[in-house]
Amino acid sequence: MQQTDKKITIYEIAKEAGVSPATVSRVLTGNANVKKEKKEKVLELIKKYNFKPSAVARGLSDTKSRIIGIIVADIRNTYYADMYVACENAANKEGYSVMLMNSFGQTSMEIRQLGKLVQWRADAIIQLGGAVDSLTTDPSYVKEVNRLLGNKIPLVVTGKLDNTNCYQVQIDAAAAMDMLVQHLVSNGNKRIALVGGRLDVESTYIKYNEFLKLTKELELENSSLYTDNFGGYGIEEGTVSMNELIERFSLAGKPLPEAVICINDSTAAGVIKSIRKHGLKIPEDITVVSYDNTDLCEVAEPGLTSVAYDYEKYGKTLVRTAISVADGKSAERQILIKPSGLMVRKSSNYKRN
Amino acid sequence: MQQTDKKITIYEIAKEAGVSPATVSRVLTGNANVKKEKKEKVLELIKKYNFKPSAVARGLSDTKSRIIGIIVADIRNTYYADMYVACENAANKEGYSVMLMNSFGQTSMEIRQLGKLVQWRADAIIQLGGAVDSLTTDPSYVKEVNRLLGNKIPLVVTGKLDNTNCYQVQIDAAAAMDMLVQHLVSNGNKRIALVGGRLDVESTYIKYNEFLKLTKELELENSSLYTDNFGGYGIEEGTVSMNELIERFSLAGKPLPEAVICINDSTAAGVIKSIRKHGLKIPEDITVVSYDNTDLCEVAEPGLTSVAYDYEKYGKTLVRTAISVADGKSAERQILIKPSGLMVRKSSNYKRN
DNA sequence: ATGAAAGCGCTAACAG
DNA sequence: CTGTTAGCGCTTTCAT
Repeated sequence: MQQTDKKITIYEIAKEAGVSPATVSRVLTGNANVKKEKKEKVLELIKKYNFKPSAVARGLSDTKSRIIGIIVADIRNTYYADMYVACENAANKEGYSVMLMNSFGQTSMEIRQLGKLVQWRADAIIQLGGAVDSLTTDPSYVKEVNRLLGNKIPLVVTGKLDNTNCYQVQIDAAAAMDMLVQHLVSNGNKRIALVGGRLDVESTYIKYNEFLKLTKELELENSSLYTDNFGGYGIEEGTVSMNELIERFSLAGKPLPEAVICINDSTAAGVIKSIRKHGLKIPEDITVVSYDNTDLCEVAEPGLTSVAYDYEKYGKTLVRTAISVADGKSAERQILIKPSGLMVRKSSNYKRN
Repeated sequence: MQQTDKKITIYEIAKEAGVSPATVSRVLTGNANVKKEKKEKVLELIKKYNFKPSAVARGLSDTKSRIIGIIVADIRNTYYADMYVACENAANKEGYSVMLMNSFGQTSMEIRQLGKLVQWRADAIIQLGGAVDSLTTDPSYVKEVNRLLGNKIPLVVTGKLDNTNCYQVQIDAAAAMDMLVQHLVSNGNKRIALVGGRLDVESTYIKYNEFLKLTKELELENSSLYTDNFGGYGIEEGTVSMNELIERFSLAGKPLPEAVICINDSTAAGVIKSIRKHGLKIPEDITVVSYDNTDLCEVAEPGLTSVAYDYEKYGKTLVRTAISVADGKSAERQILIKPSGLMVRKSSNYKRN
């Protein structure tokens, strides 16, 4: 099995096919017609040599890298992993490659990753979480984004970034809250608490306001009593917040909430632990629901009711927006994605009186 | 704020600095000395224009892309996400960018992703899971790997791939099994079952054999009775396997196992569900342990004891191997990584008589 | 230490 | 329909 290590390029293919490099390029890109006969000859040689045209060279020559950069807060978080996969699939389908970079929620990292993506001449950048989640945009980040990206590279975010010309594709957090509250109320829950999250995160802030609005409209009991149980987005933080809530109400001799809306599934997992540790039953004593419908919902005991999103659609929208703008076409500045539904599991499967 | 949209390259920098493009390149790469004065001038202009040299052009010119391709079975699986993050960090530290691609366990996808990575002229490819997990290598995949990668692009895998010149960095599955069995035995468990996984997966096969060897050595009761509870690697499959095991033993009037070793955390989560549904207590009636120490361990109720790995070290080893080979240096063909320890949680925190 | 020039592999006018 | 030619932006000899 002789294996000539001669580097094979379109020139080699062209020479052996008896055509010009340009013709080989034409059959590669499909951007122009080539006589069937020659085309077949070229294709045959490409197969024979397992020739794969260099995306690097192509990127240099046509000044489009066909790379979409994705900056994510942390891919180990199932929520982001789901979104990333949806984006990767959508991008591949459009002929783009994706370059993923984690920022671990640090602005300095986000900036560095942005820089690397600029070096790769990404055609567009999608940012999932991190600085773009903030209610109040970090000015130092904005500065870097404008400096690095300018009007050259479009940025699509899942949150917001004031004073930049980014595009936004967001989940309709208010609608998601509506679904949850409606579900709980239809099950007879009147005392509902909101647990977890931070108010400096935009999506949390939106959920919070929607919660206040709804509970007031529906005249639920003392709803404002149940809305200062913030903390964070992790399991441990869910446990801590819920512990505090239970103790606070117990000390005050007030009735515990009948239902708890958790800011996400991780927090809910922690909340569930706390509730069980206090000897209370889910969903009978306290009903629990949350957001994101990640795989934690199936692991939790009991199974966790959670708002589900259509990640595939979300990813597709993100990518389509990115590509449109990169191609100089227009795109909507802000798109709101409605949750796809509520996955009802045992944690909320209980009708109160 | 005037923003000339003139594309800025090393030529622009060179012109304005009054030096040649080569000199700018030299300060960029640091591959040669440049008089301090000129160097500073160049650096100043780079900062002034936020100039980021094109990695694409660089990749073309020096024929090293500084890209490491990573093919992963499914990034939504926390286990892989942990490994990926470790690899990304290690690669970044070495000045490489990473290109992640999911294969979803389909060989056809793996081949396609391999092809894309070849087009990007990745300097090396790391494959996490998928076809390289198989005990019996898929010949059609081997053929493609050899065709596409040949001796040009080094491949580093977490499993094996016969008849290719890949490098292997694996977790020492046997050692991990030792830790688990030893822990269980020291807690007085004698009837131990192995649940989940498939024997055509190499790591599972290794665990299985080690399990048989150990239980025989330790003269545990009828150990072979407890070793045919395979199925898969998911939650649902864990539940099904455990349900079957319990029914089988109940029907036969035989005592249930005192401890269950699950093939991974997801399976364990399903096993736990099954055990609870049967009204049995964990760890008192049945002790449960598993592998990987992912975040599911904290979510599960009770907390799940699991073998932990040092992902950071794993990723570093994977990346170092990849880069070494890519640079034409030698590297060990096979490296075994020892688990870093056992995270003992409540699911196994019980001494039997 | 530094400039000139060639070349990396491909695409895209521009002719014909 | 197809060949020729000029880049794309950088690195790297090779001289000087």
